[in-house]
Amino acid sequence: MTEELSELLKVRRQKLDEIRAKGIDPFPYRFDKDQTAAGVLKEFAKLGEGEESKQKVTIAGRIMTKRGHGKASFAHLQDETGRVQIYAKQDLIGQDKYEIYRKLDMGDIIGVTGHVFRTKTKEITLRVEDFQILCKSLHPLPEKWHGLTDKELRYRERYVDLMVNPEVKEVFVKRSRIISLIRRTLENKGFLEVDTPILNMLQGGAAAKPFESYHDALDMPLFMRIAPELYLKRLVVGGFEKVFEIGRVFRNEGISYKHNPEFTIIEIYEAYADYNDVMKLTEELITAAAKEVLGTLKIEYKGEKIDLTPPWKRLSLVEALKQAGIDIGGKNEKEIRKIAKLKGIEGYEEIGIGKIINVLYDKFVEANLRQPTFIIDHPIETSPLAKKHRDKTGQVERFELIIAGMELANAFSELNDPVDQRQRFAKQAELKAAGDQEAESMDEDFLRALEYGMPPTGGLGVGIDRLVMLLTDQPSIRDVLLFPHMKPLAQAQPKAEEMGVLDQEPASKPRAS
RNA sequence: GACCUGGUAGCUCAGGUGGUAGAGCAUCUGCCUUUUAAGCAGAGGGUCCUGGGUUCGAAUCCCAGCCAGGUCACCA
Repeated sequence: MTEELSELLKVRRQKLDEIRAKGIDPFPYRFDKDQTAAGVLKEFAKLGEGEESKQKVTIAGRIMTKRGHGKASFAHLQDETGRVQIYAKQDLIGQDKYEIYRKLDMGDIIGVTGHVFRTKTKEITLRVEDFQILCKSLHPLPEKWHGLTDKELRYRERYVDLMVNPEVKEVFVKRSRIISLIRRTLENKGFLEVDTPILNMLQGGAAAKPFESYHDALDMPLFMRIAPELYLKRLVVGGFEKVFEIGRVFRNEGISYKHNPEFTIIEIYEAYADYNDVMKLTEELITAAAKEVLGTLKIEYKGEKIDLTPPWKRLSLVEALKQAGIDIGGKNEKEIRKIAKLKGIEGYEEIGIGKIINVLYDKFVEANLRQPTFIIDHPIETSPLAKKHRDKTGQVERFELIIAGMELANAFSELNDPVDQRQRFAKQAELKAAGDQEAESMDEDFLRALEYGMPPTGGLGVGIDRLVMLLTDQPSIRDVLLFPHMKPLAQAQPKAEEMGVLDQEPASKPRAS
């Protein structure tokens, strides 16, 4: 790479050498600043034109624009809080220093000290009386006017995206606040945050294909978790009555505007609660986040008005299908299969009736639900961890929360009958044997835990990324992930030698201490 | 996985009925001490995504592939 630099990169490296030749460290160790860009704008907002601050301030940041005028020049310095204009002239800092200043590039990080004044054009500006290079930038920034718009580049080089597109930073600040607020709300209600294993021996807690890994020393395969569910329920067995975990899960599936192979989930379990209680909790958590971050419950997503004012509609899956013109109420399996076939659902002959109902629902209901809706009471076949419905046979007490056609949450009255759970796992084992890669593993340890006894429990999982999409009006999950998954560019792929090291037998591998 | 669209200078883009590549910004040189897409004058910068094919000649046409975005499918 280093031998074939473009002209622009060469020029910057030459400047780096020149700076060093002058005895200046282009990468010094620390810097004391006493103000921020936003702070300067705020503190000196009252300065009149031509008026100057009594005190000096020191700020640091990245040079984002430059307008040279011979022996004086303007620039904008950007820090985490925003941008402020700076003005340097040779008279003030001396010829030697000004020569250095003049050669600074956009992208360089500097610290500046001086009084603040207001220019003819009324902009609050720091007059540079001294400055220091804090980091020489060797890579040119994108164009100042159009910026960085290429989506691929924005995702691959998120650091540049964050520098030049302030609204991107805003999304991630909001994301952090949403998560923080949910955490705080739960803690205030007496929930305990916990961490459970990410490397799992078994696949469980959701219908999804896992990523596989391998532990060399133990000589055993491991799965990256697809959900923390089964561990969290063990904790309820152990006596924690209100627990939650916010963490990453990994699902080996396709990528789309609402799917990334790794994503953040929050799972919450509350003993002595059922799914009706959990619906209320869901409303509470999401509306609290919306109020805090947006200040309103009437939001707009992709140009569509969505009203988050609770209570949200509760609609049974059967009823939702009926409203979509698919009436399966009181019908037997044969009749439902016939309806599915009429609706163009083909190739599911050998698949269970529950799955067929799910396909009908996915295809004809979910995408059309725009306002917040709890779809409740799902077929038992596709819900192996949910408790049988107290009234409806063949169904479980489960809900999915749909907003803007996206599933945001999934929850049940948790199955705590160990005998029933064993039967459900057995069914899953059959499916797995028949080639269903998403079926649950038979988890004997989890069954043993249930045999000790788990109180009646309501459980909830919320897709944090999708929630953030909704609350920040971002069209793709990639826009709420700092580093969304991308296929590697050819040059970014691991070198053959590196792969060779990884593939070696553990015995011959030098152990890091 | 299927289909559609795109990939040209560091960035944003134009061009292309086949004749060997352009703009703006950025960069470099000179001038310029209140500008803000600063200005003026000049200069440099390209595997036109990759590989094949057709052709006297391909950035352009054809085929295959890679990467991305979108739609659909799969999928919580």
